[in-house]
Amino acid sequence: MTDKKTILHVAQESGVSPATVSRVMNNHRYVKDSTREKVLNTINLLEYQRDNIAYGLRSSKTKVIGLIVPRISMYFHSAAITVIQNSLYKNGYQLMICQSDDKAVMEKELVNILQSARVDAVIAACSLHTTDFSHFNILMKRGIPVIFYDRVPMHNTDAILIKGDDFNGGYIAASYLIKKGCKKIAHISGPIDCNLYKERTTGFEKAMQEKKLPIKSNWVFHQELTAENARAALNKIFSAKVLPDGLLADNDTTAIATLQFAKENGIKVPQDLKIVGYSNDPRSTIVSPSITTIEQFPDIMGMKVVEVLMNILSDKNKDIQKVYTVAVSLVERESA
Amino acid sequence: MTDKKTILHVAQESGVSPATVSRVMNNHRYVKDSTREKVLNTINLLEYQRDNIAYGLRSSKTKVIGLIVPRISMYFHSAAITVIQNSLYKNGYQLMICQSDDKAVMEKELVNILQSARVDAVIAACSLHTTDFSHFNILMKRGIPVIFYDRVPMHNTDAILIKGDDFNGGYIAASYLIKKGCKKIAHISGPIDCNLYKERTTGFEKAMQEKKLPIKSNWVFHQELTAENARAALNKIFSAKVLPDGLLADNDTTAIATLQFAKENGIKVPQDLKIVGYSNDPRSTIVSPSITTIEQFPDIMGMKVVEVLMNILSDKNKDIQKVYTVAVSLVERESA
DNA sequence: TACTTTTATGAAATCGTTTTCATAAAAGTA
DNA sequence: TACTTTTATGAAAACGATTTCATAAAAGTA
Repeated sequence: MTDKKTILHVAQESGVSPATVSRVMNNHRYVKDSTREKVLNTINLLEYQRDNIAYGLRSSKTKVIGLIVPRISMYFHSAAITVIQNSLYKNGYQLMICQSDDKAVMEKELVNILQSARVDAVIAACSLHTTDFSHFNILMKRGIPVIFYDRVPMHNTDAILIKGDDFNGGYIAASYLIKKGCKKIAHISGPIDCNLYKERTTGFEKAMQEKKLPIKSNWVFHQELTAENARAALNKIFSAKVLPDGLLADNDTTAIATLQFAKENGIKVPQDLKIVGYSNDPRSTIVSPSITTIEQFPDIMGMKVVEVLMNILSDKNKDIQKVYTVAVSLVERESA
Repeated sequence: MTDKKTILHVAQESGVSPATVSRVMNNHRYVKDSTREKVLNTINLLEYQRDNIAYGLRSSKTKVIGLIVPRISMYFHSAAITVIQNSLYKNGYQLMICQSDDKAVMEKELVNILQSARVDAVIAACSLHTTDFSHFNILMKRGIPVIFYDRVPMHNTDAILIKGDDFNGGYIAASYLIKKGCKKIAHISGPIDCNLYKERTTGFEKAMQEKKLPIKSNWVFHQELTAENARAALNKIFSAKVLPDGLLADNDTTAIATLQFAKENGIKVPQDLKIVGYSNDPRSTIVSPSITTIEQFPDIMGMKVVEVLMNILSDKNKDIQKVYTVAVSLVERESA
């Protein structure tokens, strides 16, 4: 069992003090070139690696960022996480990924854990039913920056928000359906106390109103966007006399469930029913007909998150914009 | 900005020494009940939380486990990770998730990072083209346990291996195709230097030989299992005069790509061509026809990983089994 | 030359815990 | 009672880095 090399070993081996080794490690300017080289050599020789725990304790910078997401298996998040992770890595940071499983209680717990792990900052996409965000305030009171993305708090927060343009997403999705000739459009959306669905709904309504189309309240659903919930909603919608000719699904799981439902019930897509989904989940391309959906550019959002975060941590720009919006766009496929 | 509470504050507030507070935190047995209660009270009162960095430095246990996977977006891994994370959490551990992006170089780098972060152990599913595993030896030399799962080293390693029963997976998949009447079966597999594909191939061959069916070498492919590669292979296979009536795809991405190819080329599935995939990716249920595939039980594997790991870390059982195999099973659907 | 400023280094304090050692009180035991 | 053992606590030394302070050498400047 090889023993661990410390700064002391390096110091001894190169005949300098630990302080000097530390200076070399942090490329402090007051180190003679010859000394630096000598130390660097022994560092290589001994394969010395800084102990990040000791570093963290002393410098109170762990170079670790905490990330809280509902579930890493959601396409949007796994895509965003990958970009965030790579981009942080380039800046010398590690990521500690945590899943809230869409539970507010768990989310609260994770905040404590990350605090206790002394992360330098926290990036979070909120759980679906989080309406009280005070646990995040604890972090900010401790001086730990918090950046929300995608699912963000709707009210009174000092944190940075990086959001998709959900209003526009709802708007262009509905507009597209209308353009394609739909007059009776249903909308299966998520809980209205979540910013995403609130805004998509507003966008949807705007488009409908612009074209003077009626919004039937029993064609609008606000519920967790699972396949089961989608089926339940569709059963209600299609058991009535008058049927919709278009449907906006606020995620692709719902859109796919709708497709399945249509197939089972002999509803032709897109002839009888046009469907637009949301997220551009890879699954939306493999079903038949493939699903027209809204691309959210998780990679752009991820990049933005890190860009803003690095800005905050660099301590330079103290006057940082609070809210950023990432554009969305419609991906035309066969379902509409 | 609220200031951080330390063990010293708690000690002062409850009129004991820091040592005693530490004893309470670690429920050491030599603490008077009355003292314990007093301290516990102030801990609650001050909302004291142990600083895990300081804890880690002193105790050289960070309670953090490092995890290396090719990509968190792969269904099998995201499912396994979730189970591992939850299960570790119940045992008081955190997870540091890293993605190698299937690159050996990156994997090596991650090992260093995790070492420097002083993780208590490393769980790894290897990158596709890793054949040299010496970077993991460094960890083991330092006394950091390493557990491989799913993609594991094939030769000389002292690490614990937790594998799916890939031989049997290949065997039952091929046997099923044969049972369904296939006589000319193609096999699109992954790189043969990866244990998964090596074993699935052996299983496939065993089933074929048992039934005295010929294995055509130009119907067997060993390549990275992407949709593009699948198309290329299929083009070759189906440009010949004699066509296969069955195809074993070593992941569901390939199976789905095959389905698409069949649709485009007027090949009827399952009438003309029967397909069996591998992984039971959720995508395999939403395509039409849905895909018959091999379930790998990522949750069972994840549980096993943690169970074995906790065993190692508890230091009790030193005589630990080296290799564990998790059973697989065939999920019958429409494609075969 | 005789100052001041800059460069270069080491000793020692520090970060917030845990743990060893010492010691005293309490509890057993003969 | 007079020991030994167990229980309970605090002081101080770790853990492995960074950083402040002091100081000496080198370089500028008048």
